[in-house]
This record gives sequence, C-alpha cells and structure tokens, in this order.
Amino acid sequence: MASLIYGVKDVRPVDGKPIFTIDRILGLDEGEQYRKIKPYRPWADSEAGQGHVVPKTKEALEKDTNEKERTLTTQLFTESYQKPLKWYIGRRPRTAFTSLQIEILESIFQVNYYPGIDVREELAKQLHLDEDRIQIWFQNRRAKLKRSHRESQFLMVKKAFVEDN
Amino acid sequence: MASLIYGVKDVRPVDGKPIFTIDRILGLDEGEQYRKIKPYRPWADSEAGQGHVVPKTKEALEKDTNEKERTLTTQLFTESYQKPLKWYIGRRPRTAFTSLQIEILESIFQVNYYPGIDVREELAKQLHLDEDRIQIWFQNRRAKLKRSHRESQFLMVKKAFVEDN
DNA sequence: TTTTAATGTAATGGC
DNA sequence: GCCATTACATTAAT
Repeated sequence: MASLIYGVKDVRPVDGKPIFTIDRILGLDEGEQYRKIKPYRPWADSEAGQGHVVPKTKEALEKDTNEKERTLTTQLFTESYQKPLKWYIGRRPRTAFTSLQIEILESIFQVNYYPGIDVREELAKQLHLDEDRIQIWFQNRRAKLKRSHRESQFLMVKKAFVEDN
Repeated sequence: MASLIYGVKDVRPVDGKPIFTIDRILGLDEGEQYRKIKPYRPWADSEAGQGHVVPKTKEALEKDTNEKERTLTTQLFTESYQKPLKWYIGRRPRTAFTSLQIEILESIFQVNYYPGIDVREELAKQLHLDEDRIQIWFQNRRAKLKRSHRESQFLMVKKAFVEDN
C-alpha cells in the first residue's frame, strides 16, 4: 500500500536528457536516479517539473547597467545573489469555498473561534470538505480577526493623538 | 439525527438562539462584529476628517506631471485620498512605475525572485517607492514568470505531439 | 483588448 | 496553536 515516502522528480535533469521531454512534463518517465522524500501530497502526483532559470552573472548584470543604476545594483547585488528559488512544487490547489460554506463557517466562528476536533469533523462532513480545510480556515479567520483588531486599535490611538493636538 | 454542530456545548450560541437561523446565515441579525471588519486603507479614509486641505483634482495633478515626477505624483495622490475625495473609493490608486524603476526592479528580479525585507527597503528608498509597492511588484512578477512557464510548457508539449504525428 | 497593480484569502513552514 | 510569508484567483486601471 501507499507509503508516505513519495517519489518526486527533481526539477533538474541529472542524466543529461532534456528537461522538457513529454514524459518529464507529464511526470511519466521512469528510472529517475534521484528521489526525494516528501510529504504525502496526492494532488501533486503528476506535477511537472518547473524548469529553472539561469540568472545572469554579476558581470553580465553590471555590463548591462548604466552609470546611474550601478551604485544601487552593486549595492543590492551582494544581498540578492545566490538566494534560492522556491517554487512550491506540489502545493495544494487553492480551495474555492462556496458562499454557503463560508456563511456557515462564519456563523460557527461567531460563537466559537476555536472549534474542537469533533466540531470540525462534523462541519467537514456537512460541508463536504476535508477537516484539514476547516482547520486552516479557522486559523486564517483568527488571523484576519486579529489583524482587524490591530488596525482599529491603531486608528484609535491615532485619533486620540490627533485630538490631543 | 443529532449533529455535533447543534449538540456540542462549545458551539452553542451565547444568546441561546439557534446557530442556523436564516438571519444568522444571511448575516442580518445583531452583534455580527465580524462582518463589519474594514481593511485599513488610509487613502480611502474619508470619515477620519483629519486636515482641511483641499486636494488637487486628478487632472490638476497630472498636468503638473512628467515622467520624472510621476512617483511624487503617486505620493500626492495617496495623500489626497486621506481627504474626502469622491472620484475614487476604496482601492489604492494604481501606481505608475517609471521605466527606470521597472528596469531596476527587473535587474534585481533576474538574480533574486525573493528579495528579503532589507533589499526591498533599500529598493524602496532608492526608487522613492513604498516598500509595499516593491513587495507587490515582486509577487506579481513571480506570477507572471510562472504563467510564462506554463505557457511555454504547453507549447512544447503541443509541438512534440505534432512532430510525433 | 491586453497587461499588470491591487486585493482577499487559502496554503505553507517555522517555531 | 501562532505568525510571517507565499501562491493564486480576481478585479480593475491602463
């Protein structure tokens, strides 16, 4: 049966074959030499490699650069260079909740910011969603509430400050 | 059949009314603070009533403006939005980057898709933009890159298909 | 019509 | 669980 160890294609070819073979793009090629251990993410099953972009060298970049830009570019280059590219391969497809689902989630949130596992499971069943999604939804919802609190507090402080002067 | 949503203690509404009344679901009942959350948008904040400066019209501002001054103009717009301006509500005025700003942003993007806060702050300072604008620009730029990758992959698959037949 | 700045929020990873 | 940060789907300005 399915193991939690998932075989995922590296984005770079290690065998000298072109990156964009049909099989590679469709994720159908066998005999990949390097495999990575990744979390179990069925929705990433047939994910294609993302390819890679070769950045300009420092020299090439500076060659392109005119006098005006040079200071800034040089200044920023050291910090910018060599930072890796995160492609977030295998990210779960964004869930699009229906308005009814949102309304019901909101109505629960109104009375309880922290529904326990039982409630989440029940919601999942009734709304035809995974319990994971419910959990994440409440987490993001709490963050949103907190943001709005911070903002209104900021406005109140600002208002009080202005009125004092 | 009893559902956990209705039955469990911690989701019972504090006022004793059922959770799924029509009003609740439609958000028409009282005490729904969470629906009144307003994003913090200083440029659209016309209720605050701070200041008595009559803002320039959009046309007047544009008349003053050439390419070099555009950034400043954007800043003035933003200030204007703090006053009761009627010709725009609720959304930040679209920033018009100069070609020089774009060039520099692109040159950084070439070597780093994910500039950290220090780089963004430095860019902001040098380009006379808010750090927010820089952040958003890189987000949109990454999305654009990803889109182009998807498209070229699609074209390559299609091409390979045609050549195979 | 096309491109892209701006927005809202689902998803991820670190702690 | 929180938090910061990201991708992604949309909207709207150009």
